Amino acid sequence: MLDINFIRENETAIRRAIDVKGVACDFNRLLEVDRRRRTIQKESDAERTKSKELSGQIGLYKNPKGKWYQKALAEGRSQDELRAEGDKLQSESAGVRDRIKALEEESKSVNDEFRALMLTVPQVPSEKTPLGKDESGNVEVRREGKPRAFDFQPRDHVELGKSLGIIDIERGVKLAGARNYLLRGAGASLHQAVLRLAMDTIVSRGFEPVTVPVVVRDEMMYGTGYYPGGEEQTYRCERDEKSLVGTAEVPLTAMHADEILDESDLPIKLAAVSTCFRREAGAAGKDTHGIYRIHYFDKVEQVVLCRADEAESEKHHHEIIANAEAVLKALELPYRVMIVCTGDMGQGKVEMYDIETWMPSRNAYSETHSASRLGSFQARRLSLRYRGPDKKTRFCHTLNNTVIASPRILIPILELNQNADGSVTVPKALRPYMNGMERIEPHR
RNA sequence: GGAGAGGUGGCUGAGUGGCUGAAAGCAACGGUUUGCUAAACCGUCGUACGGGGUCACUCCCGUACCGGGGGUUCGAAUCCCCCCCUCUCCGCCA
Repeated sequence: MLDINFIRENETAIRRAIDVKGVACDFNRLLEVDRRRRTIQKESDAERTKSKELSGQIGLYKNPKGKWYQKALAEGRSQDELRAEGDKLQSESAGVRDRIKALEEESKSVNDEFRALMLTVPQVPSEKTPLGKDESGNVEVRREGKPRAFDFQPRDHVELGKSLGIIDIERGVKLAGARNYLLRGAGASLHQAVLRLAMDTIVSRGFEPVTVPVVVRDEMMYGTGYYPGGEEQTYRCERDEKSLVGTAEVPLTAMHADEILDESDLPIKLAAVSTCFRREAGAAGKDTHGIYRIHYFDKVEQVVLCRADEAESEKHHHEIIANAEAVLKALELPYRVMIVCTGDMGQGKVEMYDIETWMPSRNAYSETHSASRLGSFQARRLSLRYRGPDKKTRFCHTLNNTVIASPRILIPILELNQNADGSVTVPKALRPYMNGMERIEPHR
């Protein structure tokens, strides 16, 4: 959500953002509703003032214990007289009350519509952001490492997972339907090792480790910008009005919602590992092979809450990308960094980078990380503020990035470290987390 | 899940229909005093929206908000209903 004052003053920029992001937002209607909303408030404030004045008067006439009433008696006015005066004012007041009621009713519907429209206004993308309609408009920023050239016919992670007995898709499907899986033995250990490496790395870089609930109130989904719009992608517990999170970004970003932090507390840097749940509705037939696109996975996520300052926000953005890269480098995986274009970046984002890791079976760099800075977009929805030395409250800026998401990252790890004999060499950085295991051997 | 108690400003806590946007204390901030620190004293000290003023900040006015939403009333922190949350006891349970 943006500041309505900012919106009013930057009409052109907003209209452009709606256009380049391809967002559905009835901007003209918003401006119209905003005007109406302010008119109503003015009118209703005036009526309320009147009503308050009258009520105050009536109170004097109707409160025999009051000082004014006592004084009036002492001045020789009779109780009947005072009661009659009070009754007269009271009937006058009833008319005012009716007008207020009518205004309130309209105000309610106008404000509901206003809020709903406000949720659809997109954040203005940064100047660096390339224009583009979809994924194909993303631009490569840099590349690290080289895809491996095999001197034998490499297998893909599904084959490897099966022959090594570490990925069991059939039973995952039996248990939970399509896009489910189990990791077993060294596969489960490898998964845990990756998460622990990521967690250790991020904590060593000054992030506070946190555990988070993965079922959250719907309002946190709205607050972080996943609702409205993302309902189809989310497993939702209808009767509790709660949702399973698709990322720990939601609880981490929302944990300070409705708070006014002290500027000296910022930046707040948080990291959590959580299971992530995604319905993948609308992705039918897409990435169906293996464990690339699945209904549940684990992810270490990093979140930064910082001061409302573009330069500082940008600095943290680079930092969280560097954090993710540090893990990929430790894992010796080839990857490239992409800046995501306007059409692919999402409504709330100012700037977004994806990291894509080389996956031999896909013969492509494929998304493994996503780093966003959202300005005050989420903070406004969440009412996440801080107070500076000047005593003014401001909305924080929020940022987030993947540190590692597994098992997707196991795809390149397994495929790139495979050997001609069908075994997989465990990356050095993971061995300490796997009781020193150096190789995963096929078992028969 | 059952029974009871309760949710008031950064915190503690008063307030059971009008004079309460809210006592008092603490904390915080500004100042006076002081060689310094402490203490003492004076002052400031919630948020949001709308309006006014200003180059801009400070500022001024109005309205709303005492967990959230409805209701009763001329008038609600105070009465009624629903929901959420916390605590205690019981039950169940990793």
